[in-house]
Amino acid sequence: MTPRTGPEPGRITDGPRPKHAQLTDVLTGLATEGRGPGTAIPSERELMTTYGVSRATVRKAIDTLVSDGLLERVHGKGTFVARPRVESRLHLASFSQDMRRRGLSPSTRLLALECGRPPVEVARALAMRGGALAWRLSRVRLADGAPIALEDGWYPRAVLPDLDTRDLGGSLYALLADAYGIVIDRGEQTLWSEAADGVTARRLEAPVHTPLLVFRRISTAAGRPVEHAVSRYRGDRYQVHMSLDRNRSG
Amino acid sequence: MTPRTGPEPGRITDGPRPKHAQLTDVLTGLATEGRGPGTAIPSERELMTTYGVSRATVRKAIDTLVSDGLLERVHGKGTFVARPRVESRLHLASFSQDMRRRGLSPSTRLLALECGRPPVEVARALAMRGGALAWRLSRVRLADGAPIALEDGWYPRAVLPDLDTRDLGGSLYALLADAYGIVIDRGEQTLWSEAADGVTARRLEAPVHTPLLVFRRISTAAGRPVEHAVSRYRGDRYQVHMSLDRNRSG
DNA sequence: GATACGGTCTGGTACGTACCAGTCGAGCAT
DNA sequence: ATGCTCGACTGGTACGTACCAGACCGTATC
Repeated sequence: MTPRTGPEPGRITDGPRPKHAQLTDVLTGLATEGRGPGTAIPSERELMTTYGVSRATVRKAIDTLVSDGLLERVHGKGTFVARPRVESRLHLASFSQDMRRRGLSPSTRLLALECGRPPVEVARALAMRGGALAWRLSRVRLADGAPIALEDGWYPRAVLPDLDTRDLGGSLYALLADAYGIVIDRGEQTLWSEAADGVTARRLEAPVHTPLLVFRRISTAAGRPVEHAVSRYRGDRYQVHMSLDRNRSG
Repeated sequence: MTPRTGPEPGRITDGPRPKHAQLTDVLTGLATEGRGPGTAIPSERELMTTYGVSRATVRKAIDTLVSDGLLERVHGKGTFVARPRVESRLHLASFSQDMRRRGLSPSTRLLALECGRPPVEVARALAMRGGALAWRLSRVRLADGAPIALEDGWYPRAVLPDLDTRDLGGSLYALLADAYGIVIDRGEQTLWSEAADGVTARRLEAPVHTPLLVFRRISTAAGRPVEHAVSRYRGDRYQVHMSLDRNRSG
């Protein structure tokens, strides 16, 4: 409909990626490039004819974005771009969800997945016996195609025997839960700031010495440590928002 | 509740309350009174015949509980009661408390206390009328004599009329509580990383371009904003540590 | 005994239809 | 001019169908 500068507004095709997921991306674009919070997106019936999908599919896509906090529905009026929520939720829950809430499209670039012997402090943090092997997973996380963070994690092979056969392009926590029944229920996180060295800077496509926000996280599931991860976020592209409450109502 | 003796598990009726919402309640009961996390609930097709609703309705109810973190789906296996979710909560501690807990001795170097007109974004954050005055407080915070952080804060003069007569060498939050009866009970905090400019570096006795951990915090007491503070911590000397616990009551 | 296969569970995706329920403006009735 | 009704939107609920994909297990095969 809109003869934008961009060639195609993104056709919804019948491929491996579900249609509702594709529509989610399209709608994220609409919501982001629109005139900001309060702007209405096309009605559900309009979207079904525009993109040639059923209303159920349209609603599923909108559901996702509503629960991510990007859109708001108003019965009888329409669906609108939501005002950004002031809410806690560090990046811990899900990188993808976090990015979408900010109106960005998340993706992942896999750098390495190897099996080896972790450094002693990692092995100790993961309560591994000396000599035991672990996966080293290295990924660049992107938003709208631009590198945001570099994540380096160690995962005991005894816990995740065939991690190398899995799809590591999405949320790792979701994979742990879905494929292994491992649900992270506790974490210890340390956060500091450092300057990017040459390798890190190159991977993040940033100048050397760019200030980074660094998280080191040790996650446990049912008392068993399963993850030792260090995430380096570009300080110029990433901010953490949090609500601090004295009482626990959140 | 519900003096149920046996099988009567809450009929789904065609009333003002949507069927999927009713099913949500029923499933919550099943999940809660079950044998705890990991327990499977009946399959979707089983639920549709049991309660006489369509699969779409069943899925809608389950969707709600999944996004609430009560249930988890596993493709090909079933739907299970989830373990409580990972949630973040960074509880706010004063600098003095924070340092003492690390076994360090906190101190303060007062740089400036002036009364003036705050920048517009600060005035807006503090819900001040245009032209109203506020205190600008600038301090270097030290641990064992070494500079750790530079704090720049704005405080409405209407709230703290005689701040300039007080002792600002210690914990400001303690002073607010003791002298003014103001207890900070809520805060919105944004955190990022940046490189130290010349002035900041000199005050922190650090090299220029030292990576900093920057917090911008707006604190409120009983709904009234009382503080807009920006704290710059030396990334090489300061780390934030947080525990991510399961906070869900379920 | 180990492996391969196929049936049958599970949830996941996608389509269609129908009708209910708020919102709002145009136009008629007062 | 005011008030009302009605129709045309909007999203909300609920039904049905069909097929795909992952997990599991018993059986047939090597």
